[in-house]
Amino acid sequence: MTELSERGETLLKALIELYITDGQPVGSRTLARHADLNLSPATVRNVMSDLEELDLIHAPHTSAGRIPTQLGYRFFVDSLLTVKPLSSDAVESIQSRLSTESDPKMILSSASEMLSKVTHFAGLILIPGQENARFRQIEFLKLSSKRVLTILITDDGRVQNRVIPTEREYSEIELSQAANYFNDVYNGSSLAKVRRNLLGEMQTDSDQMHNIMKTAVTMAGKFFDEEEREKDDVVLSGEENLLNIPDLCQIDTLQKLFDAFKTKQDLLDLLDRSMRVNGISIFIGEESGYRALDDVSVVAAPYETDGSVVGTVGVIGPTRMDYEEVISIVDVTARLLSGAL
Amino acid sequence: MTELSERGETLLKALIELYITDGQPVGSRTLARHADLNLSPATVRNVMSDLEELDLIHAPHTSAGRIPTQLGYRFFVDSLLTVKPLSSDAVESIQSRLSTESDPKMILSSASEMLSKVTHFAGLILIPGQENARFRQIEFLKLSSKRVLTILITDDGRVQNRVIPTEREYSEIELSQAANYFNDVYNGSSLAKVRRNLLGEMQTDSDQMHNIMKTAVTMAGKFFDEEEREKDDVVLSGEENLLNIPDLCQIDTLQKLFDAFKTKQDLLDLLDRSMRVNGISIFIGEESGYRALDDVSVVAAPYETDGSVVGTVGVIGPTRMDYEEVISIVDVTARLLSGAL
DNA sequence: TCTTGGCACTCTATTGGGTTGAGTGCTACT
DNA sequence: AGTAGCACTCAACCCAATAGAGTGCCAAGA
Repeated sequence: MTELSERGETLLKALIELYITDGQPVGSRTLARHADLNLSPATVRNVMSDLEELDLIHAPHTSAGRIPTQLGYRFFVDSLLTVKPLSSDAVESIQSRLSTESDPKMILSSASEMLSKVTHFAGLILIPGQENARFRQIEFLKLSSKRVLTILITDDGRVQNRVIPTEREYSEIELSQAANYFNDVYNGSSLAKVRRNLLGEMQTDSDQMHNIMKTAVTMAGKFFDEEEREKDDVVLSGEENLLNIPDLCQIDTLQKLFDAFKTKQDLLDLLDRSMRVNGISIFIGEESGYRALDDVSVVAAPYETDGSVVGTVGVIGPTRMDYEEVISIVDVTARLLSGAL
Repeated sequence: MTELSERGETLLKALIELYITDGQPVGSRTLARHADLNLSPATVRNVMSDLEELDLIHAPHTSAGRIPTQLGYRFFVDSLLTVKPLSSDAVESIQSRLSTESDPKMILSSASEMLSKVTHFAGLILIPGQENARFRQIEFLKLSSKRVLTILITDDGRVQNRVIPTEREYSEIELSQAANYFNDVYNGSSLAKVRRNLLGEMQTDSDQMHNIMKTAVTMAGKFFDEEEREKDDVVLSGEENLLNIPDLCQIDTLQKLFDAFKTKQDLLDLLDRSMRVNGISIFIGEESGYRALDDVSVVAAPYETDGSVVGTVGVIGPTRMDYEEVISIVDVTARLLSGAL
């Protein structure tokens, strides 16, 4: 028996649904009563035995019911799920919660927050990296003798600033000329291009450049140097919801999780991976590969602006979550978000 | 017996110290053995009875030892504490951890992080409000027809930006002229003054002003309008440390706490209060007045730049914390921080 | 061959009684 | 005042018994 009968699938589906709602191991009697197959508990037991053989369910101990394994959940979301579209009420509710903001960055973080409120789990969103954005303006401001405040403004209205320590002292005039030069040259270019050119110019013999240009390249080079996807690109909301999920009551599990929430690196990697995939990604328990996420599941969907994928929204909750519902919610959110941007 | 004998104080002190280190209710025998008073357990019992009468300690149940009450802790920190100065090693360690950064904002958040690492509790810091800062530059950038990105730069190197929806469309030229006007007028003024003047100008008959000025006042007015102490002014670190403190293992306690960590409003109020007080503030349990903080204590000390208090650093941990140590650490941190800025 | 009822078995969770140990409060003695 | 002694209380632990849920297997029936 390496294949799964249709009846097996039906029962597995029923079992998982029961377990998801109750959180209790499901026994043969309960399952028999609940599935519409008109089977006796004994028969159900036989089928359950098969399912256990296939590692789709397992019993925590001899005289308990069965609970889904990770593989079971995986099979469930892959093949058994009945994707029920959200009620239009729910969709509208999400829609309205999303459209309270007009500032794009606010829309994004409110999406994450909305997800956490609606699902009662944690919401998360990977906000668009800046590579797609276009250069608008850069400013170099002298703070003290060897510290320069650099401000980069992109046409999507985002502002990044960083204090850069310099080797020598620059005068205010030098800095403002350099900024002007830079603004003239790169106005409207994509940041990806700016970065590329900058890299090239930093390697060419600097004697060839006049001073202003040299200053501009040096300063901007330092600024772009550290630019990578980072902490701030992931917005998390409603982490505290996870505290009163009975499945996650173990302190050390939570500790691992919140540690990961602090650094966000793992989340970032995961969302980044799911951005490259078409459609919804679901990581169940250890599937994600990050220890901190061993006991939770992540449902994520990419969203777009102007027809190209720029980020991901998702939900992070217990492995025992109502996948059907969460998937719908995340899916709709991603769509509405794409529309709103 | 409404007064406390010297012996009572000694025993209370010993009891609290024992309880702080062990976390176990302290019985008469243990206390007798541990205090250097050469008293029999029976005598100690009598004294403990007095202490209980005064509501300084109480027994969780008949046949258990005693634990300090909130009042007991309060008396302890007010009168009994032997403030042991930190070892110079510890001071240097803190010093070195603080001086890895040069950017002021980074110094502040690293201070909070350092506190959480050193104490194994949560660190928090109220960063300087901007009222003290001096105006350096403002920029109005047109994002779309009725949305203007406003950027304010202060001379402490902080950059604030906000997208402002406008009633009518402004041209780029209008906006840049307005910014220039504003920059000329207020260059070097304190933000408090800027705000004051702005308020005045917004009330004078706007017919008296020429257009550029009107635009400037309108835009900046909207920007400064929303300016208040807010979420971002409190930086929290190491919240996750609180997860494995046995005293705080109750999920709903943690839930309340993390809820407060999200909004930060209560923390902000508390730190703001402690900023107005001279020296170190200690809020034990319910003393703070915020439900979320009922089960924790907060130790906070104000820090200064240029001789005037601008913010507060602190630690938030279980009521049963080593106050002597935490107080020293917070105190030193505040001092070193003042020095580093 | 598939399904089913029956039955013995296993394991958890709960209950209640008994015991232990820590600690108290009181009293009488020094 | 300080102390020793003693009776008392209470949580914590252990143990055995029990109830309940559920399983696995077998043999009979469709």
